[in-house]
Amino acid sequence: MDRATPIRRKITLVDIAAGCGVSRATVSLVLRNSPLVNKRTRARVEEELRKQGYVYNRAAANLRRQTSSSIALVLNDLANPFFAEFAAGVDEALAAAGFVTLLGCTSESPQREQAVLESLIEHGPAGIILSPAEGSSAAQVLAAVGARTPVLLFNRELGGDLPEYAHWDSLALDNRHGAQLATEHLIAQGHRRIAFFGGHKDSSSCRQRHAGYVDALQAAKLSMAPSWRVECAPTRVDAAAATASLFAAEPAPTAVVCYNDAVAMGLMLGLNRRGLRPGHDVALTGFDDIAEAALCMPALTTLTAMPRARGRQAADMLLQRLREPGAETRRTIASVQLVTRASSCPPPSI
Amino acid sequence: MDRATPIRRKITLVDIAAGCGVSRATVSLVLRNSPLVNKRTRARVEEELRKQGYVYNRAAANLRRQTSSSIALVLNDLANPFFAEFAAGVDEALAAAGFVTLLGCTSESPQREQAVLESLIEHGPAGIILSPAEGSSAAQVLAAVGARTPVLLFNRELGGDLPEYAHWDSLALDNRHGAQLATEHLIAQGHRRIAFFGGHKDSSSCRQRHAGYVDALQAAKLSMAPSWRVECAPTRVDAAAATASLFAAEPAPTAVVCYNDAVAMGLMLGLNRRGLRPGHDVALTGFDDIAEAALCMPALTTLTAMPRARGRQAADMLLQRLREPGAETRRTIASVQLVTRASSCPPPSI
DNA sequence: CTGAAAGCGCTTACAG
DNA sequence: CTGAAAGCGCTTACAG
Repeated sequence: MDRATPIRRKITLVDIAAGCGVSRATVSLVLRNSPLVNKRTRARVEEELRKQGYVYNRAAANLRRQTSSSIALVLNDLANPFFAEFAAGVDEALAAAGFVTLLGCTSESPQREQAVLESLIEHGPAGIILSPAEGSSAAQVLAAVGARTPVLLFNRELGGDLPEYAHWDSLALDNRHGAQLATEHLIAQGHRRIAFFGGHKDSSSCRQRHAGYVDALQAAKLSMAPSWRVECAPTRVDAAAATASLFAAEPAPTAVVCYNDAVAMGLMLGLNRRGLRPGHDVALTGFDDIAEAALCMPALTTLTAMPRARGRQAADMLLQRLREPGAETRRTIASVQLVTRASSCPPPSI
Repeated sequence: MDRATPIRRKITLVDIAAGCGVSRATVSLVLRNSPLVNKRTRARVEEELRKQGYVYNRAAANLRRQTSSSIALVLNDLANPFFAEFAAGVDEALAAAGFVTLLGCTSESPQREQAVLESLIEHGPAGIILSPAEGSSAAQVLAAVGARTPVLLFNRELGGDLPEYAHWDSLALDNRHGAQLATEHLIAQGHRRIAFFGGHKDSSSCRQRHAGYVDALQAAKLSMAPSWRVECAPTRVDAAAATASLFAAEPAPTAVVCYNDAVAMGLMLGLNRRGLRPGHDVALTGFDDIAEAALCMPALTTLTAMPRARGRQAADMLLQRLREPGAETRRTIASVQLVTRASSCPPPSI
């Protein structure tokens, strides 16, 4: 290319300094808004910066200052609306604090997680927000990121124990209390035969939600039938397919506490196929309050985790940790709230 | 803290070199897998790297080599499932190519977009994938990112013209042809009174989809009534509220081409409220094929844009541009495909 | 208030 | 095959 284009070589401090006859140091002071610089000198330098279209090289500054202006965010899957909202909240809070978000996705694979963490850590993030892949272990994550970079664990626990020196904060949902609220609500509607549907027993959040369900039933002295506990993957498709198991034995439940909203929507589909009207013949509740929950037919009673707010909260916790590296480990449990909608009707009066 | 913790000062090349009695240069050659290094020296160095828990400082390497290993991804809103999927595809392809994704969200605001771009560009990304905020202009974006960093525009056009020297590639959906396919499908089902519902005329994608709808009607020599073009924000809530306008004048449409899936689902809600059964009394189609499209009742006939594949494609286009900075500008239009489901029934035989 | 000099952690010709 | 030296773009004591 021989014709002039504005794609010149990169403008640096040296160019600006030369352009207005001061030293690099002075330009640097202007950039960092130091009060030491003479007002008129500052004005001259600022004019030159604009004129030459200078772009600050933050990586160079970070190298010299031994600082970092990025935070890594490692999630399983952005296609899950819950995590997409969470990521939006994280990015929002980080941007407000002057940090940039480095994204990494693991697709629920501990091996990918390992690789993603190893790659991200080389970019020197000030901290890491990690929602662990299922089956990922503390030892593995620690090997990938070392003990120098603060980690905030979101939503899940890591397998195995962390060594004492690595005090990683965590933010989780109050799964147990949430499921208890949903179950109590169904009981208050008059239901006595209540099932727990979906999820896998080896998932910690599923165990916690099931425990909350049991809490509520026991407090109300209600009993459970074995056929009222059906496991399935937390997806609509699997839940729809597993619906039959709920009605395999007598007596059938009149209400169902679902592991999450996706499962609840799959169950609605499964009920429709059996000629049962959800929110009419069978009451049900979800968990997460994804966007569809308010819009499906019938609208789904569920628990709001407010993922965007959780994202902001996670970012704030990590930023706080950066400010006080020595502070005690925090394990925050975010409360969830019941949203009552049409799907949790009173029992059919048969 | 007086007790020893593994949070020592950072290990650098100097530590490794000292640890095994070679120079920094040799360690660097080992790290970069140079064939110049003696096999036994390499083994010794690698052992030392492992022993000391060395972490490569890619920022320092990038500074020295004048390279970059990051790409910025700037979107309106990660809470939109279409963009969340797109982002997942971008990250997947970038990670495979050894790049890390810098995330930025603009919330549809040109001012935020400006600020986000200015912040991201300081981190020196090798390129930028930008889905412009509505109303953002070429001049504005160019001012923020300069002409040195390649930009790939996704999904929308920028207002105003780009100067010649900035040849930015673009990837967009074939909105016009997609809407034409949907309309032709409804015509083939026997519909003759077909409305176009939702979106705003100042959105380029809406104009394109409307044009495709008109193409199909004109080719079939069908006429349009003014009340069959209703504008509303591309959200469920607004679409539900705007439903009445479609039936304000006689004759009412028997089928509706919706701007997108969200609008189509809002219309379903609005129809239900009026006692009209969607996919029975009124046929309708969407656009995007979001996850709910297959699962709502009735399932929605729509156009798949395959956002994850589009994300991979966008990333690949940008990576290609990095390889050939001088290549001609590419304006790729990704085709979309019709997915036929229950919502696009034949007309009521009244 | 401004400038000369050293250094952040790496890479890369260039000698040897 | 290995090492000494310069330099990427910035910042920061330290003189003056």
